[in-house]
Amino acid sequence: MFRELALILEFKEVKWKPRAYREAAYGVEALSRDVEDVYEKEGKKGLKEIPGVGESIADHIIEYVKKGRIKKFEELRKKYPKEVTDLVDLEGLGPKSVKKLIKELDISSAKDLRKAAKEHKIKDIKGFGKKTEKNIIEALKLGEERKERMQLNIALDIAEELVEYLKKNAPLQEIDYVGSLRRMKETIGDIDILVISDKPKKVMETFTKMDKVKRVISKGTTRSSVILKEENVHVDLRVVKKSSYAAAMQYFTGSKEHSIELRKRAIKKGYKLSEYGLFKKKSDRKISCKSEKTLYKKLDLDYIPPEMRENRGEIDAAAKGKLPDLVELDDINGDFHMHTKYSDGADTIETMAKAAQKKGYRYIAVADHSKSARIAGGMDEKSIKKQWKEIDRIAKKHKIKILKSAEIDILKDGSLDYPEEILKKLDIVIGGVHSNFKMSRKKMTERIVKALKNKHLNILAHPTGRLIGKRKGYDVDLAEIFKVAADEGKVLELNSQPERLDLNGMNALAAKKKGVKFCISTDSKSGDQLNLMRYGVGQARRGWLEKKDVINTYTWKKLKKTFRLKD
DNA sequence: GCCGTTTTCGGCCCGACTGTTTTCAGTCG
Repeated sequence: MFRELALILEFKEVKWKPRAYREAAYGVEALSRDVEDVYEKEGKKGLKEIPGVGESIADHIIEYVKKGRIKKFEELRKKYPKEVTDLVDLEGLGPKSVKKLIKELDISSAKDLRKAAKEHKIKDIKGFGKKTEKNIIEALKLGEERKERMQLNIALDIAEELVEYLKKNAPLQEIDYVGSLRRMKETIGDIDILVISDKPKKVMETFTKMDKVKRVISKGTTRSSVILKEENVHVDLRVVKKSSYAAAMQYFTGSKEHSIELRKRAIKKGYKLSEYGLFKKKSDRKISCKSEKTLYKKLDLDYIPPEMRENRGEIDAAAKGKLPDLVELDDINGDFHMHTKYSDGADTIETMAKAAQKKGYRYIAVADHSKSARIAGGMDEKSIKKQWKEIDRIAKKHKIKILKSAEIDILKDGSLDYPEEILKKLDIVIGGVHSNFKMSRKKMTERIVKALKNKHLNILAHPTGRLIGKRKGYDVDLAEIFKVAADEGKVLELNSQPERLDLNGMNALAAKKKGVKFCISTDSKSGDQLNLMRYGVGQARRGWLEKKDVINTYTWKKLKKTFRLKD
């Protein structure tokens, strides 16, 4: 609501309010608890401790907690309906232009705007012109076909291909993808690429003339933007000189909020920070920074890994030398969640075991679906016993430890989908919700809590159940789930499937603060998919997780002890 | 509207590109 309020305020004369409301929105969003909870336990004083929240915004929050609405927001909304404020989402249009269009042509929706543009009424407004009119028509068209944010893996594939192409075809010294991709955000809005080159013009020429390009939005010597045919994805390319590399990497990696904090810190220390470098404020002399590491060091900060750069307290932690030592892909020693031909996987147990061994893993757990998951070909009791025999047989042939597991449905009443007799024979019991997603918050929470309290359950799979772009997570009290998981010593999964990434970084951080342990799993449906681990690790890093927080970094010896397993 | 080892008042990140302008406002990231 604050973010929408900020946008509406852009239309008014007040200059700094939009920013204030945005910062408050960010502050509230970054909380690991509900704002209602803050007010109930700590009152207005507690609210004002949220970054960006002061006297007046605290009052708005109180009003919201008590009445479920904010009067100021509703009044302004009447004056500027969503249909109008949404127009700023069009490429090239901002609040100032939209405001003018409302005033001059009485525009109140995208429909009105299209009509006005087609009737050539826009080009005669002062400050607008022929080209602007044409751009508005194109922006409207683009707006219709514009996609939601992309899945991380899709964006990464496109970015890696672009990087390879430019490496081969343009005169450059360095090239990296930056932005939210480098931060491994769950979804990607657009792709940012940074290039070091002495011949920026040629690089830009090559870039904007690629076959993949559908439309060139802008083209300069340091920055160009295009839209690709594939996915209608927006790609920004920046070219800087070698001496600006570190500052440019930092700046273009963002996040915006992180970079702004960093710039503020630079100012306090008598510097000025831009994408071109770190400068002494007085003399304007450039401070040489060869790497991002030195750049952070000049600001008296430890190096902050890209995944953490979201202005969620990492700058403070870096200043105090208290950054976590993040888990790395190389730390992973096994994978607890994979499917085989016994349910909805494409490969055999042996193929999976070999693929895992090739990755250097010490152990895996085979976790096919339980019997209720009929669509996924869940195993009945007979089938799982047959699988155990096969596991025993294959385990003898290979060095890697193969654990008997199953991804067991947490049924509507919170019970598990196998009888005691099966549960107690499994090495690792994974539980997950796969049906009846639309229960009330209270009932869903009770359902999962009951499963967590089941003595046989070890791991809760994909705790929120969301599928990016397809399904929101089920309505559940996550704070309660995290608390129970911590109390019961149960492990929460970070599912690496790009459409799941569940838990995501933010939730993982909230759970970590409660003392929960995690496992990063691929939920693989084939041997190839074991490679999805990088996405799960990315989320774990975004959630500040360390090696010690993640059980599938354990050695076999330690794992054996943790789960009381036999050799 | 928020915030403070430059400030309780006066600041609020900074630079590139475009289009419409004859020097700059608006938008974007």
